[in-house]
Amino acid sequence: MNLRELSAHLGLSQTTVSRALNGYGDVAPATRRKVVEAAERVGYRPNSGARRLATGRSQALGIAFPVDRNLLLDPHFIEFIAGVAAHAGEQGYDLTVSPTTGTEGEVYRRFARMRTADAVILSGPVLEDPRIALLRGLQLPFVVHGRTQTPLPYAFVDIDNHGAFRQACQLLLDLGHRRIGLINGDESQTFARDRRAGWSSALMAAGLVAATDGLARAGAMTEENGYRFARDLLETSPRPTGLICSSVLLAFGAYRAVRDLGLAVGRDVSVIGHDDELPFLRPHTLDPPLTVTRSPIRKAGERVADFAIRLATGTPIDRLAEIKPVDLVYRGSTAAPEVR
Amino acid sequence: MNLRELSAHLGLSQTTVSRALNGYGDVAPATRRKVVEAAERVGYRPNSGARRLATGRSQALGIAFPVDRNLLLDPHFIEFIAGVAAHAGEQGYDLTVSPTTGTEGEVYRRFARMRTADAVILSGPVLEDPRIALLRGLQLPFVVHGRTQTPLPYAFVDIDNHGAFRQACQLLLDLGHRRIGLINGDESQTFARDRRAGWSSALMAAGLVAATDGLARAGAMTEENGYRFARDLLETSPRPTGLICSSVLLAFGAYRAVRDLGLAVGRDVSVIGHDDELPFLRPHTLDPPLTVTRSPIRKAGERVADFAIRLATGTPIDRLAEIKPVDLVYRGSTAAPEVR
DNA sequence: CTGAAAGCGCTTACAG
DNA sequence: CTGAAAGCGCTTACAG
Repeated sequence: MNLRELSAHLGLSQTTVSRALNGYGDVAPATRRKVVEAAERVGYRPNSGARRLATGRSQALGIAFPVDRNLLLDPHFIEFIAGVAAHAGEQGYDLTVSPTTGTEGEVYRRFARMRTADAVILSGPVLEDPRIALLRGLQLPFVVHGRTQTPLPYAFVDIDNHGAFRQACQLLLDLGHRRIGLINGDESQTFARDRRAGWSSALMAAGLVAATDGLARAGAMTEENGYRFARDLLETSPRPTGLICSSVLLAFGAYRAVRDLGLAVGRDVSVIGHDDELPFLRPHTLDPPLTVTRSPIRKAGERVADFAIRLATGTPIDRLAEIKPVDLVYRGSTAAPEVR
Repeated sequence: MNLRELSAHLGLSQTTVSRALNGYGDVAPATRRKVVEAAERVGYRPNSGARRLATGRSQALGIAFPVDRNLLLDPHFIEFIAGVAAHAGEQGYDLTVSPTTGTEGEVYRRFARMRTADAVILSGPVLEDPRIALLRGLQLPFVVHGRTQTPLPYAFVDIDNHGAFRQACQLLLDLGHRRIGLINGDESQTFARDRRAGWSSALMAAGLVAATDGLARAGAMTEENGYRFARDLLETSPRPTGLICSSVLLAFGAYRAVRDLGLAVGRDVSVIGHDDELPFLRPHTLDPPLTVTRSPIRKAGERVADFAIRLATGTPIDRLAEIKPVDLVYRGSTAAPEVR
């Protein structure tokens, strides 16, 4: 059933039916009711291609999906996408994921030229991110999940990575720890840089200027790396008594390393992780339960979708910037260090 | 730049340019070359909405993305999607993910009515899956990742779950194990049923008819459940000496349970897991390295996309059925049981 | 081998 | 408050 048939069926013009369905003002209430009800009954859906052609808008959000780099192909990314999809769906938007191998430029160009997305979502920003300039050049509205150092204005949703890791480090300092290692994500990405800066700023403020030397490791946030990095750090001398990890997966590996060295988490080594609230890896199920900085990445996805839709419908960029605070949840993996 | 402008620029009709670009036969080679080259140079992309409207096809594959149920929102799903997206991209198809809360019927109806996907991908099939009949009714081509018991014909890509788990169980039997537990995924899903059937058929064939009683656990494939189920099984008496897990994540939890009970994987308890080749959780990095049945879920995604595109372009359903064999990779987590 | 023209199903000025 | 009509940018019989 298309618009012409529906209109004929109702004895109205396509114009009126279209306006009634799209919520325009200039329609008699009774007419509107009749139209909406009939559309509902026969299950009418506008042909997306036709609407797209007529309006120039696709009612879809776009996201580049890196299929070769492992960078984003991790559980954090899907949880983020789930949030995007959930909010987009509520607003009647689809999500078009375009696979990319290598450069994302091609994908964005396609989105722009084919008008296949009204706004795109940019994930995993690095410090100097060329995608910002590219997207601006293409006139394609976009929202960044995270931030970059690029001076150009752009819409973004981020969490307070710096504050969170400063606070986590401060907690360990307050407990009496003095050697505190950092097990970070890939530091070409901004979030990881911010976290490192937060960690080191707490140490500096405590007068432990040299305490950052050699006590940080960074790489993909896998269990394997968590193990490797933790093991590496714990074998330095004097041994760190605290470890701060950029993900629960890394913390997971760190736990394993601590155990393998015959030590105990909580007693010998305090561990804090950053919890994105991935549904299949819950920090409170670890033994001992993991102290975390916490911010649901899924909520971030929802917010990014919200921003993207607003951007596509005319909200100015400068109103679309948000830095969410991060909770610190204290559990059994942190304690005062043993006096030696 | 649109088709009209490009044609004018070339001094040709839209008809000829369109045909040249779409690879039709009736175009002089020289003309085609000129057209293709010009399109390339100016970066011409057909407007997707217009093409969609004119052809009735969207050049997109659809997939329902469950945003509330955790069922599919796990790392296996993203790895699968990555495969789908990769292959679709190569073929010039987009992937439209439509978020669903609750029933997927609504999403499929939308795909069908809006013509927003040429074929859809059905994930996580259960034994009696109403989605099969629904999609057939909507005349929307679809490919199932896995199988159902529904007697209706449908295109699918599956792995030999039954054979894999029979073989895994047989390996443990051959090593001398007699009490072999199963830690399975959610048994409302077909893959989990098939795996259980494979496991029990090996036991039955070995004359151990009663050996399946009480030795199976099933649920979401999380580390947490792996721990819980393994712990539960290992506390039965006599203690099982072998455990077969439906995912590396479950095996991960099982390792933790074994350790917590003061036992050692390999020596006291042999463990086998099913490896979907998730990039962030590699079975050979466990200690001891995990023996696995292995089949990359990403490849399955690529194959499903391949089938979906073929289906959308006219290949008959009955040619689109595939059951991939599964490798068994022997590592240190399996050994003969200690004589007691 | 090439082109003029109809048509896909919407939206939206414009007229009444 | 409603409708006739143009137009969005393609594809594709059809004619030549």
